[in-house]
Amino acid sequence: MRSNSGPEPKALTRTQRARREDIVAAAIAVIDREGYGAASIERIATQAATSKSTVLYHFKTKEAINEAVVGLLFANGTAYMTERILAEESSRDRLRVYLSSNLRFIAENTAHVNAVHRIVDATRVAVHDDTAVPGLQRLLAAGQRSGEFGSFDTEVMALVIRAMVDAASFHFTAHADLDVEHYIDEAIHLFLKATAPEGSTP
Amino acid sequence: MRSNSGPEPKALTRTQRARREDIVAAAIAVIDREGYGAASIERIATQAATSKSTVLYHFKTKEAINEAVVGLLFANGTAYMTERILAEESSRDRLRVYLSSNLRFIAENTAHVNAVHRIVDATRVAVHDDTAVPGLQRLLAAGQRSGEFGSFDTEVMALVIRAMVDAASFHFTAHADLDVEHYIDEAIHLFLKATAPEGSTP
Amino acid sequence: MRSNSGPEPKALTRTQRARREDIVAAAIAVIDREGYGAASIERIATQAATSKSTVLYHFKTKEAINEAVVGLLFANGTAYMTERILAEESSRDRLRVYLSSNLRFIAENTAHVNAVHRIVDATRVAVHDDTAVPGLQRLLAAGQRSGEFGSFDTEVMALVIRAMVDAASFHFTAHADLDVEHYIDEAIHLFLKATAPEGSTP
Amino acid sequence: MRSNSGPEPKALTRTQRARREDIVAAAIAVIDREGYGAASIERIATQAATSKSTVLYHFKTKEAINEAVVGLLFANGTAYMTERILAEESSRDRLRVYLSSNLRFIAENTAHVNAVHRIVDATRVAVHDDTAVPGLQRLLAAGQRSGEFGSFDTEVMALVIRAMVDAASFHFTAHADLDVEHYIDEAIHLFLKATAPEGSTP
DNA sequence: GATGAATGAGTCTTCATTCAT
DNA sequence: TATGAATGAAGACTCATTCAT
Repeated sequence: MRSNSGPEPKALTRTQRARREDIVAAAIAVIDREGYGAASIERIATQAATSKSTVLYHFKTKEAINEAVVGLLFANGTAYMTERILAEESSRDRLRVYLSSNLRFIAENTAHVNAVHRIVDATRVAVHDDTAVPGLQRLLAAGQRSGEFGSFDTEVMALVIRAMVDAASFHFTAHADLDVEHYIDEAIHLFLKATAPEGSTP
Repeated sequence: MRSNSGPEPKALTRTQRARREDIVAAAIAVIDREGYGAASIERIATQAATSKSTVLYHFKTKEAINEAVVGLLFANGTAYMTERILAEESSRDRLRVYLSSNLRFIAENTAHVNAVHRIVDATRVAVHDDTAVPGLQRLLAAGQRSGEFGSFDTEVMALVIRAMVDAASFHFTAHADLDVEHYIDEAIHLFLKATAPEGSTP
Repeated sequence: MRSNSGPEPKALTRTQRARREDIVAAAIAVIDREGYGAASIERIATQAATSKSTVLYHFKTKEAINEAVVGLLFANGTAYMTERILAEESSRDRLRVYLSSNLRFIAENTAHVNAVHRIVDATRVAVHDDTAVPGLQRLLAAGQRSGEFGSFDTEVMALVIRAMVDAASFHFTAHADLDVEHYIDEAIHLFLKATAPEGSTP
Repeated sequence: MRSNSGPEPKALTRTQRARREDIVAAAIAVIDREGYGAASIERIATQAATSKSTVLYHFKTKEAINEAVVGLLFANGTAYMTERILAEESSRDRLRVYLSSNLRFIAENTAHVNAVHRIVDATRVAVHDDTAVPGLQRLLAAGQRSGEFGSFDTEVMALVIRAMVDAASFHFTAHADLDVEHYIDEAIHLFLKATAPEGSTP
């Protein structure tokens, strides 16, 4: 899953880990609030209440900071969602949980998700998680085979679902009035209806 | 619709218009292929086969270039779609044409659309067309009143549709194998099904 | 008096002269109001309601504009003052008129005088009229020989008088409340007293 | 007296103070010898035997350099003169010391004074010490009340004295033959005579 | 005569990164 | 472990000047 397979970094001390977390948090805050362009190392350092040099002591490179921010979200998100989804039996329930856990995780991590969007847009980070669409496609295909889903192009359906999920952090940020649980319910309803077998009355 | 109401810019000469078009085209190409971060004025100038100074002679500011790129897409897109949509009578047909004309326009202007995405993400351009979602919401609400659509939250539905449309240029770019017409058909099918009245068999 | 002794420029047509005057006036206005730093050729052209190219057609070089501004003030000032001063017989009267005509001319041409100050400060224009101090010194020395003036170092006295005169345009600009005629009277009184022979009661 | 009341700048380290002094000295030298127009950061850096980047590390902005140059002169000058003047009892002696300490300070700091003149002329630095003329006016008025001075407009007299003082650095620079102590003596003589009560024989 | 177009040189400034302490 | 100092590279923008029409 990791793209760069260099030498394993030495285990970090507790202090180091804490410092790195501070810095990553600072980076997320700055990028989310002021945009990627404003997120110079200097700016991140101020936010983390340290100096530029200290930041660069903990992360050799700016790219390393970005990777840490992106990697952390990926790790957190996977941990949050995988077990929830695998716990379900039917494809409909898996899709339901796929949507709810994804969206709930995003709602709880708007700043982080936004920051990652900004990083990915601004840099050529290879980490663009190419597994998301195929994985979702497999879920949908399984449901079609079992007759739980109707007929549709799984790739297009997966792309549309991902588009919605990827846009969610912006929706939650920009439309402050939006009730998250309501949004989730409606989204689930929408896609269950769209994937339902022909002639069914969901 | 225009935000800045400064002094009217003098009418442009033919040469000026031509040059400006060259530069805008060059900017689109660079931003699309190498990202916004790489699109320095120098780089754009090279792409347009001129010098940095010349670019700055035609656009006083980098922001002006961005605005030109964004504004052109907006103008082209509006011209392309508005009449097609207004030509339809029923809400279902309007939604159908909304989707097809939007997606077809995007497919025919992938690079330009990508470039605008990158600019909007990277800069704080206020122009993010805030009329798109409300307009679409009105279309959906009209369909609900006429009984052509079922019951759903028009805001969420509109947001999901916009998310798909906004992501389309990336889909068309990244998934080269994707057949555009097929994608459009599937998308139309998906959203007509999702908006269909309860108990109907579309 | 001219430093560069190149080939005599061809006689100018009436239109040319008028255009050049417009441009010089524009330059004076801009430099006086916005400072020398802001007085780019472009800015001067806007002020003169023409284009940069046209300005450069009439004056080959920016330096030429500066020289015209400086030269014009010098010419006007000399014309204004010389005859007035020479009309006087006694040294006291000559000093009196030297002061009054100088200051009055400055009061009537504040913008132009300020502009020239700015140009001289900002550029290395050699034209800094080195004849002013020696000329004044001769006037003072003549008065000393005739017994009209007391004993003092004519160079220092001349320098102080010139300092006052050179500062006058700023005084008239900055201290808007200042009554010019009053200022002139006081200045004359001051320097007549300072130059008076010992034991006299002026 | 300070105009900007931003956040207190952190105390400077020894190295920082030393470097800043180097840079200020370099700026003074360049501006004095080559004019403000020539004093680019690059040029100042060369003079200070460092790189442009290093200069900008110590002063974030060109304006900050200017302010440092101006502020330093102001600080030095005030320290030099205030106590000397306040030590005197009579108004005549105060005026005498005002002139001598001012002019001597200028003579000892010609380059710095010239540099500040150039900066103030070229930029819109608000710091042009508006207290100088009113302060001098109060000194003169006190002398009039005590009968030590004759009758004259204190504002005009103050303006003329300031004009002379402000011009002094140019005089000392341009007229290299000028003996400073002699100049000071003559200036004191001039203004004591000009301010003397009527009918007195100073 | 007048002017639009083009351009090279130079300016300030930002930033990631290296080095020594 | 932390950080102050230094720096090269790059970026946006300004300006005087040249050239062709």
